[in-house]
Amino acid sequence: MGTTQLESVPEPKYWHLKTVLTEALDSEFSVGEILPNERDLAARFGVARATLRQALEQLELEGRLQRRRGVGTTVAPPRMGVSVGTEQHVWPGGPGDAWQSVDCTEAAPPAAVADILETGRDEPVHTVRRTRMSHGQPVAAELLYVPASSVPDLSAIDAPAGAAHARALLRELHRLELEGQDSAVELGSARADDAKELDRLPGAPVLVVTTRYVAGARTAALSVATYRADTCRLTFGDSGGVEIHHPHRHAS
Amino acid sequence: MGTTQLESVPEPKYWHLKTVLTEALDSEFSVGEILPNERDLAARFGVARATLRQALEQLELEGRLQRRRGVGTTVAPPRMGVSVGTEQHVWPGGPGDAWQSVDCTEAAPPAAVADILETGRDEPVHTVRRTRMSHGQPVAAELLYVPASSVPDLSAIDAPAGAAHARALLRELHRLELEGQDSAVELGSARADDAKELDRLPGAPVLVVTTRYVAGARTAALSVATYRADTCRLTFGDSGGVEIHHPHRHAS
DNA sequence: AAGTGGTCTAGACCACCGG
DNA sequence: CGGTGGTCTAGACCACTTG
Repeated sequence: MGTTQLESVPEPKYWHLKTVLTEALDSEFSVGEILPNERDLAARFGVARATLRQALEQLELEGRLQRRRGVGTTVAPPRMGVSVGTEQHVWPGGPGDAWQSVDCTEAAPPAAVADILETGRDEPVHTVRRTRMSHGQPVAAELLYVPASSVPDLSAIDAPAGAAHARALLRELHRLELEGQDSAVELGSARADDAKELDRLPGAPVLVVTTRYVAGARTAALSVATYRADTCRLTFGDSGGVEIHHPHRHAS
Repeated sequence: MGTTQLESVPEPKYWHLKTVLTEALDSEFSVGEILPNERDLAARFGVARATLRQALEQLELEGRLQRRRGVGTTVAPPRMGVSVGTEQHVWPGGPGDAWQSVDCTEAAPPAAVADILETGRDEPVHTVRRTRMSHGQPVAAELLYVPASSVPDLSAIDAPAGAAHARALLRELHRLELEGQDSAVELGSARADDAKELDRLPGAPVLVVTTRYVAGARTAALSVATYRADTCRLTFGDSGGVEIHHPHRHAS
């Protein structure tokens, strides 16, 4: 027989469900609209709630849905592009950057960070906590590690912590000549403290951007920034990135 | 008040489980070692298998574990850094790039791609499929869209498809002067065809890198590359990225 | 054939948010 | 308070790999 053995592999239910929902989102829903609750949806599709949730989880991972406990599931707007790498290298806290210093402490960093900074594993370094907002939402939380040797003239006599001290530290840092920087992006899950800043649950998927600032042939500072993976598209390069968007209707 | 009311919130079991397993991975397991199967582990920790799986899923997302159906769960090696953006812009297929052309077709691209290329939505464009290997493993699958107007002198008389045609197409592309490029990174889930190339299940988490190549003040080509999020750390900038690694023992 | 991870079910209770 | 999503259970069967 001319039997083309097409479906020897049955498609998982949650995968098919995801396809159906994606098409529905593109054609029948507007951004911000609230979906039926999970129990109703599961019943409507004739599957268990856990199976439906598997589909919803993937759609949330892809930035198509937003779910909030006690509220409901809504259609997410297209991801916003956030610039994380420009052609010209600049120090953090330079003019026009999108970050806001929260506070500053001095403590021993994680071992992996200490190794990169070439400080001793128990040697305390300045640790600046910053937050990045975009379109009124928090999009990233950052820990910026600056070894004391990078800011030798910093006067630690006044408050050695707090937002004001953080700004003073960054001013000191700018006195060095920045010779280069490089970044890496990888997938991670939000630690409890970052999750709180990002208004997400712990474990939420994040894009971790690690940036090394080079001055005097040394790593003068190291930034570890965690971006919300559901709402952000990280852009590198000249012109603010590529606009990829799904077809979607506009809220009335 | 600054009262952080954390004591009233019980930690979810899977979250605690993840913490315990992470510490065990750091101290008691070597890269490549096989963990006990899920049923045994669940019994050992006194939880349901679904709960244990929730913890394992997060650890796999973070690149700490690798799970393969029919085989088992193994301790993953540290993520490999793959370079996706250098200071000097270069055309795809240039000297020393890590990609391997698979084949080439001519078809109408997705609507979002057509919009960026400023071609008609039903206008066919050259579509090159490429694969990227690193350390003997497939790390990325790419679709490179090249409108016919970018390669006007391409002779289509011989086979209009296949790897040989793909190489001819890239040679033509290199005749244009590349004026700039920019990229964006976002989280996605692998489509069925990409998953197959990447040796993963459909829906696996991937980092989608969209790169626009600009020549003659137009988008002369558009690349959409999906990288395995579990095994890859994408590096941008001068020097191949930052080496962040977990403490871990070496296989004997 | 045996053992693995992947999918699915039908429940239950909990934490959170809004009115 | 009622309704939402988040967590958890104790099973079952399936798809896949290996010996």
